[in-house]
Amino acid sequence: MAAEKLQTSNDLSRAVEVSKAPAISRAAAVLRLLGKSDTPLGVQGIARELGLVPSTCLYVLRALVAEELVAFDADTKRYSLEAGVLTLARQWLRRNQFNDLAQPLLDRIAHAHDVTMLGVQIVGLEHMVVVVMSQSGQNFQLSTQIGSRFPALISATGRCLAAFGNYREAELEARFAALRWDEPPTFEVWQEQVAETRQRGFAVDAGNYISGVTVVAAPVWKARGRPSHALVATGIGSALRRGGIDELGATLLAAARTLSEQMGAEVGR
Amino acid sequence: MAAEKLQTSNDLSRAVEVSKAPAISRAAAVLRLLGKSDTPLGVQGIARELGLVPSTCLYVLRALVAEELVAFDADTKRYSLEAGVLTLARQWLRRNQFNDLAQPLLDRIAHAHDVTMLGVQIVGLEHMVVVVMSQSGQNFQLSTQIGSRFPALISATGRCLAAFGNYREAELEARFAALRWDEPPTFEVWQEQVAETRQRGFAVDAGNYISGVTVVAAPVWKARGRPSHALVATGIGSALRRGGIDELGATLLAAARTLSEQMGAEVGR
DNA sequence: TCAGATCGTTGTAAATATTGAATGTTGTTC
DNA sequence: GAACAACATTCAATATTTACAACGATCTGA
Repeated sequence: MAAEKLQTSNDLSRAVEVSKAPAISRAAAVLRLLGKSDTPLGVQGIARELGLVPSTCLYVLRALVAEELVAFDADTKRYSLEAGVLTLARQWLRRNQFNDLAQPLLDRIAHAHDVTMLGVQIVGLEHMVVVVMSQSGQNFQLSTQIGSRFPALISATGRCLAAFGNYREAELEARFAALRWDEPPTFEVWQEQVAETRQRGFAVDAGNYISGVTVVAAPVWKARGRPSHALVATGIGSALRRGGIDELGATLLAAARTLSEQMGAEVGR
Repeated sequence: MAAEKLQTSNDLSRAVEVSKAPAISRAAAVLRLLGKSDTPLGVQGIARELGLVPSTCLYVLRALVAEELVAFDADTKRYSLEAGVLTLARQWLRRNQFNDLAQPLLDRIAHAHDVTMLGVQIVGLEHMVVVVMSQSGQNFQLSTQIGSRFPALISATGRCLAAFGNYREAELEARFAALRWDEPPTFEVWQEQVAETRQRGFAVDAGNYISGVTVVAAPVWKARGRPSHALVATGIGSALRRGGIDELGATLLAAARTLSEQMGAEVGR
């Protein structure tokens, strides 16, 4: 916890140092902190957590309140996220073709294979964000939701990115070292799996990321270069037999190729 | 269009002038502009639209890109919203008790009366934001979605806020004058309807806001004072007979009271 | 293909936002 | 109930960011 605080604090001060608009980095950090917190926070608490000067923190908060991105309870003097963030999210969703195209495909696969399907977007070469989801009725709910963020190289999706992202091995290894798994593979084993992914076109994570949960993923391209999205299937390991995984992977791969074509067509590939 | 630009520009410059963190106001304006736009925008276009200096605009955009709130297409040099806004929205949704409590009620009413149900949050005394929604299967989709923003005094919800918000008449009249309706009522007629709303506990908008669409709304309180939310039913006018509206209103009112109690309990009213 | 123009981007005075201490306020403990 | 402590908030000095003009890159139209 203390380590994470330090981490956050370091990231923020680095961002503030480099940027020519540090107030924005601070504002974003405040928004994320308020999002993470389970309860509304006071000025001092926020300032302490982020390593900010209280007065600066106050001005940041006031600006965010004025923009309706942060709610202020005048009685308790506490701050929390405001519904304005919903409006932005809706606007993003409104004209994101990946969502519209992926949703029916995910629904179909989720139903046919009784798995939870996710569509993720690879953002900033650091993270991926879940942007579409489809649950099969029977499955109990896995703990991901739209908007969830994951490190870019984790689980099956990570193997896809490693396989098709054209990263240098040194960079991959550095980022790999920072990942948290339930049952971490060694870097060598992971590299083999990445190579296999490159060959087969889809990736499998058999309980590494979360014990007992099998994850299958196939990459989607919006344009040439690095994959921009991925289709992900997650299911309880015991429910996915060995043969079923290959079939599921083939299905994912076909859907991912369809999507890549549909999205690439728009940019005139 | 030009008028709106001027409006936006004026709002922004006012916000920048007053605030001690103008970069944040600019950032929020950029995010909203990118959200409104149907296509990605360039630096100059954004700067021109918001009345910013291009170089400042560039720094703002770079900071937002670093925070993963804005996406940058290196080929076209265009900016658009990024999936990071989804993450914030999810965090807001995660611990918003109104959503969890309202969803089943809305589902039930939508199904029973064949209407589209909305839960809205009143934010900043200026706007309301749709935060929950439930569509009855048969209804064709009305053009509201989660995250949509409306002026606080519009339609049936507006009559609720006017009835129970304790505003001074002068302020109501000023804000009323700024509203856009399909078939605007006169201020006097509207005041009568507000008085009736105060008496009955729920409000009706019979085609004023959108021609042919009837809207019924009942206020929800999180604490004493102004209502914090509202339950809203919308349906094609012809499908809602006169008697049905009263019954629907009574149902809404009962649900709103239940919700108010459940939400008020938490704050120890 | 070339010219023109628009656009994105970089350096440098001046305006100003950030800082740290001081003030008033609220909640808590004895 | 009083003193304390933590808190939110304000204020003046200064390090920083903002704005303007110039640069190089890119696109458009002939």
